[in-house]
Amino acid sequence: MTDTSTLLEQAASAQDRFEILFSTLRERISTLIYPPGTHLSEEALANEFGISRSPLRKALKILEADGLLQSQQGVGTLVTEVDFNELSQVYQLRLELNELVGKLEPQTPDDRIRALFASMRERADLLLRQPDLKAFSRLNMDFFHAFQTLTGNQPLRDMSEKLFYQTCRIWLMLIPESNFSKEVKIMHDEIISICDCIDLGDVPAAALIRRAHLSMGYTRLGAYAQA
Amino acid sequence: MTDTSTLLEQAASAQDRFEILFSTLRERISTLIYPPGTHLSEEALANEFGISRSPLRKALKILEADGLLQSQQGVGTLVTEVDFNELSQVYQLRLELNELVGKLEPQTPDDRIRALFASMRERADLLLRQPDLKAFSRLNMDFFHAFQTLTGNQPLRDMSEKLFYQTCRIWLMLIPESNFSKEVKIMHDEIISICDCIDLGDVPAAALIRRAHLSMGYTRLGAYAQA
DNA sequence: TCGGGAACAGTTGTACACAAATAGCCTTCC
DNA sequence: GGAAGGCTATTTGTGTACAACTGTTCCCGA
Repeated sequence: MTDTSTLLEQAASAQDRFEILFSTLRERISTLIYPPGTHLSEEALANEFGISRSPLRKALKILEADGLLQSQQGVGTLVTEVDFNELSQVYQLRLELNELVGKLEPQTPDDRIRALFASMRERADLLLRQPDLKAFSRLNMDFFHAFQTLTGNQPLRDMSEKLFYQTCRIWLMLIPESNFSKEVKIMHDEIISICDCIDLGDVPAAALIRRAHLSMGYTRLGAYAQA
Repeated sequence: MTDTSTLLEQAASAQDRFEILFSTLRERISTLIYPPGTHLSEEALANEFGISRSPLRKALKILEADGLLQSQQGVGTLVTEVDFNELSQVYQLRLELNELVGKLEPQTPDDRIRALFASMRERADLLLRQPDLKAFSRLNMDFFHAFQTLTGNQPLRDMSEKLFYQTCRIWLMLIPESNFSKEVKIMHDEIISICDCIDLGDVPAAALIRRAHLSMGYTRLGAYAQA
């Protein structure tokens, strides 16, 4: 029995239960609790969550469609491998989509958005003082979601989210331990810069900065991948 | 027993069967064989295809994730409604993605691509001489897929395809019969123009023309929607 | 000793029975 | 007459047993 299984019991509708399953598994994959190549057993997972294979399989099928899993009859369900060269296409597209956040229905920051980014700034400061891999990964995800709220274009948000979860694992895999504190500083600077844009109410500027940092991040990733 | 059910029997692997189911249902939805609001019964479909509900439900779940269906326990599985105002966000994004086809890994047209577009040109000419709604719809889809081959960026192709199938139904619903032959001429001109670009080997130009026609099409759609 | 083949263990895919939930209808009571 | 509540038919969601498939291992024969 895990936390997730109790959540599942409380969930009201089937759709809620699906969301819990899906996001739980996706988080485990993207935080490398399930590293690439991991063999996931449907039966074992169903037992852990206290449900049958049927609802679980729905979540697994969507994760497969999103490129995070790969199932084959007789073999099993495997977490997909991440290869820098294959993911470069995803990165190229993410660069462009991030710029579109500032072009397609940019949202004028209201109090809720400002508060959201203020909390991001606090967490970035905290991470800088106490570097931690798990907190780094979590902030990376949460800041992504915060940034997504800056566009009102829902399809753009959906597409960006899928692409994000296809690429975010690679950071945790490729960053050398010796460079971790340097990467923390870089992420901190990016978040501070973008929060400043939000404070000014300039979303397109935030999008450009985000794109620039993504581009630089991609370049650094390439160097890490070669090493 | 339908054509699809015999195809399913011949299919070698489970994945092949899934693909057949998925594309069959998607085509029925996007060609308005199943108009928006249609009640799809899992049991009826399973009987028609000669399979059980289990494999069918996988295909339905993916179609739901793609925004073409909506399922609710106790109610049923409904084909989603299409609303011009809601789809305008999708169209805005499609405009940008089409331009990216010319920017991200544009493929130098080889013999296979040239032959593909040559056949498109022939079909456009044929359609102009014999206007037909079904042929119009089919050519619209096939030309979309042909255009997608012009970029080597696979994630871009996947995203564009999903967005395309979210919007292509609306044409068949909104074009007034009195304007059908005019729309046929416009599509013919677009295909000819883009084929000329391909003959010259200029993919970015083809992408710009495609984007321009998408934009004009969106404007005309808006007029049709108001009427 | 090496090679091939068959049996086996383990996995996902499929079929089917039942549970849960909803909408519409009907009854009943105010 | 109207409204509220329950009943029922129909639908999707879930659990479970079995089929199909794959990789491995072990045994037998050359």
